[in-house]
Amino acid sequence: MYQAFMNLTEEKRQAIINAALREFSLNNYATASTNKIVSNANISKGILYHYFGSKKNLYLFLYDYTTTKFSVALNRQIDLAEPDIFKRYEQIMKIKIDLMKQYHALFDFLKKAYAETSSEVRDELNHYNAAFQKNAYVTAFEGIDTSLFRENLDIKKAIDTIQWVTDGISHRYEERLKAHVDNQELFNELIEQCMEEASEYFLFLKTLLYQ
Amino acid sequence: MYQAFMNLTEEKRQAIINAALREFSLNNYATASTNKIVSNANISKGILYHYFGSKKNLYLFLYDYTTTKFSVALNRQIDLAEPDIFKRYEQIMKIKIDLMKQYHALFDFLKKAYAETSSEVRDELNHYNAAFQKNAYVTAFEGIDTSLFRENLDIKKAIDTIQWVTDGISHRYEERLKAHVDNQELFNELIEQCMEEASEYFLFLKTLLYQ
DNA sequence: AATCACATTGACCACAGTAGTCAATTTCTA
DNA sequence: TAGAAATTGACTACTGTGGTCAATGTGATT
Repeated sequence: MYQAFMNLTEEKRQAIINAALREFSLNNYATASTNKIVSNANISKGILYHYFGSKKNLYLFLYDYTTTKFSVALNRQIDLAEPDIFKRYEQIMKIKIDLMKQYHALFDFLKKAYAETSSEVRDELNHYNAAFQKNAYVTAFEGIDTSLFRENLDIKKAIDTIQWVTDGISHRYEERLKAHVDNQELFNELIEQCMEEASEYFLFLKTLLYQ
Repeated sequence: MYQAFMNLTEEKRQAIINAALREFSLNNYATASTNKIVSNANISKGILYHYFGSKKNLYLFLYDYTTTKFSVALNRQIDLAEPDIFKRYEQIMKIKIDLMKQYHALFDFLKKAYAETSSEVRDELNHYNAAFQKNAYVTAFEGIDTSLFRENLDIKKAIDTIQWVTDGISHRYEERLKAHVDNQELFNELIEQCMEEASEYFLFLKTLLYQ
């Protein structure tokens, strides 16, 4: 599938993928512009349609590509022997960050795809989605040891809280990261800061939630 | 300002405001369509431009209107004598919910406006924004008693955590609320559920964070 | 009843931007 | 050197845009 595109050099392929992910993460499917994608990727209109045939194919390719990338990374790098939920969260953050270094807009794209309503692609998206969600995120939290929590603690609420604090920190850095996608040094520095801040909050939560 | 519009009956004025808020909360400034607004508000194109003169004026009017509504509601209804941060959060949630009953898309609109980048309106937005943020949200947390927290607790982290848990719960209900904006009964039931869930999580956090 | 000011309509316009095409050109391969 | 494959970008038919304006409706005042 998409042989011609896959035969491209890694560099060129990534430029195209990143331009497309960016456009589809800033706009919904209907208003995203293939003209802008080719302009940002420095390729011609014709060649994009030579590779993908249609806007719809391009979009579905991107969805498949990103969910697969994420899912494979999770399956490969998550250490299921690690029972501490905080360390597991740190692993997940690490995986996400590594992917974002290559594909800045990957998770913005997936977030947007999750909310996509265009009838042109909604059905296919749901089809992929079911498989993706089952496969990836469930296994990412397999084998967590809940006995590490204080006794009589509402574990569901505790886990929700950890999730929401993680979200909050990510959110806090999202804007700044977006503003510096082209300055690799600053970008990496911000990521370092983000991970450190997460560690501090995890330590804070650990003293509250663990025995 | 906008005299003719303000002389309308409350009902008609609200229908127009709600149609516009909805359109601007689903799309950014550039892609939001005045045609869709007039169609959803059941008014003619001409009269909208008679009231507001331009899309830009309409947008800035909405921003001014919503920030003022929110800010006035906060100032009137927040009880600054209440030192418990959890009760203060419950007050704020109550205020937001009351506003959402009238203007479903109000906070979605403000969120979108916060992220708006169109050069056509960005400057004016910043101008309003500075005044709004100073006025409203700062006073909403005035006079919180931090001595209620456990000793040696990192208070900044504690407050962040409370904020993020609140966000998390709101987020959890957002989608479902959006899906039932036209079924008032179900809408109110969901709001009830949301408030109750928030109470439970606050109780959970209180046992962790308070003396 | 006649007048007049204002509210309201919606067909209409010039324009901007769209997804997709294809003849022409360049580049690669053998 | 020939032929295949990659690549270009001007082009098209089309959709939808913000905004206008002559025409009509409405309600109050004389």
